[in-house]
Amino acid sequence: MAAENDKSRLDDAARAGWLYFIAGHTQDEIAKMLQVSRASAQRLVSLCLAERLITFRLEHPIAACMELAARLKERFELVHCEVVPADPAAPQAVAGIAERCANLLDSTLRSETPVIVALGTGRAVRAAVERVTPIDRPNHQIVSLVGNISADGSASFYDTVGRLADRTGARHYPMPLPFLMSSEDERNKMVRIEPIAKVKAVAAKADLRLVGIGQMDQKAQVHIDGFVTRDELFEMMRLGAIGEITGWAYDAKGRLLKAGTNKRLTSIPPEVPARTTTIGAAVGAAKVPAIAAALSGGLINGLITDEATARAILER
Amino acid sequence: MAAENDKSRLDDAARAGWLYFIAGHTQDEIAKMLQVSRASAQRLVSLCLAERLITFRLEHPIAACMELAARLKERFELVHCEVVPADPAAPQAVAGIAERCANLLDSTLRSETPVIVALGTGRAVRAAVERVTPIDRPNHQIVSLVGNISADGSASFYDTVGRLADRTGARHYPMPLPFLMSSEDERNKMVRIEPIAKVKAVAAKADLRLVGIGQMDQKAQVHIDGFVTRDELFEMMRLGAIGEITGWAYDAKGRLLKAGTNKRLTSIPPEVPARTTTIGAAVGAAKVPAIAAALSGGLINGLITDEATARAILER
DNA sequence: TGGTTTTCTGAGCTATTGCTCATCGTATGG
DNA sequence: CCATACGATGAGCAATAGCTCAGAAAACCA
Repeated sequence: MAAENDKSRLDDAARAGWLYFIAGHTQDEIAKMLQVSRASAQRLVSLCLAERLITFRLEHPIAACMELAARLKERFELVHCEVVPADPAAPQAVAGIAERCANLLDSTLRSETPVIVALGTGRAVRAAVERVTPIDRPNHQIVSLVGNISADGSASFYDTVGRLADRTGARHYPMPLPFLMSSEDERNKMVRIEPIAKVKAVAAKADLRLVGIGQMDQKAQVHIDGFVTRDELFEMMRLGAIGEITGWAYDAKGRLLKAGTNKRLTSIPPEVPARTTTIGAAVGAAKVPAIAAALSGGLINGLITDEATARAILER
Repeated sequence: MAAENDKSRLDDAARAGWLYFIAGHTQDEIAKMLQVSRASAQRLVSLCLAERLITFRLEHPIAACMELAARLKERFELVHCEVVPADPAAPQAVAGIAERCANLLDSTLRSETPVIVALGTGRAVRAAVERVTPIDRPNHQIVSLVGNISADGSASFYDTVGRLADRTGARHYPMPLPFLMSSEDERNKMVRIEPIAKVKAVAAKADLRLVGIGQMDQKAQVHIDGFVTRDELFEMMRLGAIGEITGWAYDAKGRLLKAGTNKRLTSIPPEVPARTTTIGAAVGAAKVPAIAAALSGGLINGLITDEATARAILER
């Protein structure tokens, strides 16, 4: 039986991982203990890592990062800020902040009293939900801030809300709408229909919003993912768009634009200034202006980023 | 200033640990990033570990088992200890530990050089031999530690030794004696006769002893199986018996009693303290005092049990 | 200041690990 | 029932990590 096999394989992987990382044995010793070849023991250890059966947690506050976080927190009056060590080899690496986001989600979801978590877009957010520790919390609610139907009508794009719900057993509210409607009128009509109004109502009560921050340039994720066309993107850039959060474009001062795609956008609009905990997650030099603007405009009141990005934001 | 140095050194250690474990770089890469030699990078990673700046968390039920096993092993100086996940649906289920016992037998018997395996009583031991993988090892020897003739003179009770011999083609030595003789004198006479002395001699050279552990209460297996009468059981309890291994009753400190049925018992007595690998297999809340006593008294130097039982033993 | 001790560093060796490739066994499907 | 393909396995090799040792730098003491 496949499931049985998988289970015992994961069991062995966990054993191997424990013996390797916690007990400190060599893979050769582990191989003998578990009666497998050394190669298999190595595979089990890798599997343990790949399946995230084991997680690493850095207990030590790295002074430099702590200081950057403190400065960001003070300067932009944030309720939450984390700065992870930069990885010079891969400045765009989302792994570090995803880990911290997952941690944040973990600790939020661990609560026994029901909580509502709202999720936006972004690679970091996606990577974060993958790393959330499974936990049974059927009374929590997970709600999407953005429509989950792409331009071509498929609902295929990465289902963050669903994934997180899988891991927690929480009720979830994806938003069954296209990212953009064809006109402002139509948008206004759609957001009033019952199921959408329901999602909106839940989102309004969210205890935590975790959102990615996108820059508005030729490499804008909203364009790469096919949610906005090249022309729409250029139009928004002409209108002064420098960044977007859940699709809502804003200018260099963090003011939401009242034109272009924003008028046809179905995403739930950000509170301005953010009152509920709204945490932006983003790294990379290209995103610095977008992040800084979002912070200035109060679109977010929390930030998870890396050392290099944090430094760049503060140096502007 | 030393503190400053230490601090920045720990900082670097944390950074190195982060880059190594979380970002997944090699120490060589880290060395270049931090502008130190590879050797120093290695030292920083070690330091990070040594100072517990980074911790590993294994998100798997097995983790708890591994830890319990390690604690039992240390606390009672065991040569072997395995803890299987408890089955909440069937706390008495012997299946899990039987599987592990079978595994242990498998790996012992796989050896090409002749080995001697001695078997005691117990449901787990019986279930284990049923699960041993058949293998042809005619030069091994399987020997029984207990008489295989019950009170009524039949040799019907479960023939562990024979079953295991069937599966391995090994020579086997059942012990053709009643469990209890009618008097101490008679016992002393019987154990000196040739066939029995032979069994005893083989057992003395056993490489592995696998024994069940029985509690001495109203539900004692030795009584249920009809080897000791209610009166005999009560007498032993009065004398302080809390558990038995191959019929040998011992008190709460794991000391063999020198009275009652122990004087008429034909079973081969345990070494105290155990020198050859002597593994106890038992689960269940009722057996906790018996197991703990056997461990304390050194009647066994190995244990296979389940999570709940392991926890209970350690919490005493 | 000069000697002494201690700590740190890097070179180089050995053990350990990760990976590739060929093989084997087994499940799947015609 | 056989053919095919898929995944698992072990051997062997290249990369990586851990360790020891000798020398250098720093700290300490008289």
